[in-house]
Amino acid sequence: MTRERPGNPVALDPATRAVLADFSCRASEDAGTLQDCPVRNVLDRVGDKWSLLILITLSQRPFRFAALQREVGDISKRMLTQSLRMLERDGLVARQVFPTKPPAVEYSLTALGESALTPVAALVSWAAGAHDQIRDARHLFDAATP
Amino acid sequence: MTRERPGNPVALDPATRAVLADFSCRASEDAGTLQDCPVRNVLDRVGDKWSLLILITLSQRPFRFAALQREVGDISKRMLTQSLRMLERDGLVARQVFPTKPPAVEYSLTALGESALTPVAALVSWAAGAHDQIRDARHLFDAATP
DNA sequence: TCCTGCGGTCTACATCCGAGACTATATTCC
DNA sequence: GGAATATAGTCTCGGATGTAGACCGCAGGA
Repeated sequence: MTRERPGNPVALDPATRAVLADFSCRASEDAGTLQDCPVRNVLDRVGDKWSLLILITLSQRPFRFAALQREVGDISKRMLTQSLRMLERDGLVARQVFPTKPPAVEYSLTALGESALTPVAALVSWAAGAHDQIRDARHLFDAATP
Repeated sequence: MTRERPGNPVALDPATRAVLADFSCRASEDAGTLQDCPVRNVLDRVGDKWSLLILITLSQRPFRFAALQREVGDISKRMLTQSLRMLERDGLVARQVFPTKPPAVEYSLTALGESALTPVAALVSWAAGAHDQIRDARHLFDAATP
C-alpha cells in the first residue's frame, strides 16, 4: 500500500496551484515565523466570521453603526464593535465621526477594503454555485452517520 | 453633512459589485432564512480558521492525519479531527481508510474541494499583496491609540 | 413627561478551543 | 524480551472567546 501518492488526477490551473504552493508558512522553520506569515495574518481576519459579512455589507454603501447592525442581522453590538475596530486597524474600513449633536459615526470601505472585494466576490460566487452540492453532501453524510 | 451618501468614488468591477449585491441574506425577511442562506452556510466553513488552512495544505497532495497535523503546524488533534469531519461532511475532502495493521487514513480533496481552490487562491494572492499595507496600517493605528 | 434612537461599554453566562493524557496494535531498537 | 515510537483518534479540564442584554448620556418627538 503506497502512502502519500501523487494524488488524484485533477485539472487545476497551474498558476493557481503555484499560488497555493507558495504559501509555505506552515510548520517549516520555527514556530515564531507562523505569527508573521502574511497569509495567516490576513486570513485570520477573513476567518473572523463577521469581518467578511461586514465587508460585504459595506460594499453596498457606507453605514452607520446601528444601521450596519440591523443590516447584518444577527451580530451583537459587542462583536460589531470589535470586528469594526479590527477592520479599521487593518486599514480596510474607515471610521468617520460627524460632530452632530448626538455624534453620528459612519463606516465605509477604504481603497484597500474595496480591493478585497474582488477575491471576496470570487469566493461568494463559488459559494453560491457550490451550495447545492454541499447541501446534498451534508444530507448524504448525515444519513450515513446515525 | 448628508448621511448614507452614495459612497466614496471607487472603480470596482460592476460585475463584482453585482455578485455582492446579490448576496442579500441579511436581516431581510425573518431570521429563519438566515440559516438557509447559501453564502452564509459556506462562509461559515471558510470562517473556520483551520478549514482554509487544511484546504490549502491538501492542495499540494493527499496527507495522512499525523502528517497533516505536522504540516499545518499549530493545530491541535481535536480541531484537526473536527475540521476534517466538517470538510468531509460538506464533500470537500475525502477520507480513505487503508486496512493496514495500524490503520492508515488518507485525506484528499474531492473535485468539489479542488474547485474551491480557485477562489481561495485569489484570496491568498490578495492577502500576499495587501500584507504590507495592512502591516503599515496596524502600526499607524497602534501608534495612534495608546 | 415619557419614550425612542444613537454609539457604544459592561457584566453574566454559555460555548468553544488547546494541551495533554489515554486507547490499542505493530514495528523498531537495545 | 522489554521499552520506545508511531498510528488515528477520543476524552477531559481549564481558560479564552462569544452572546445576550442591561446600562449610559444626550437629543428630538409625542
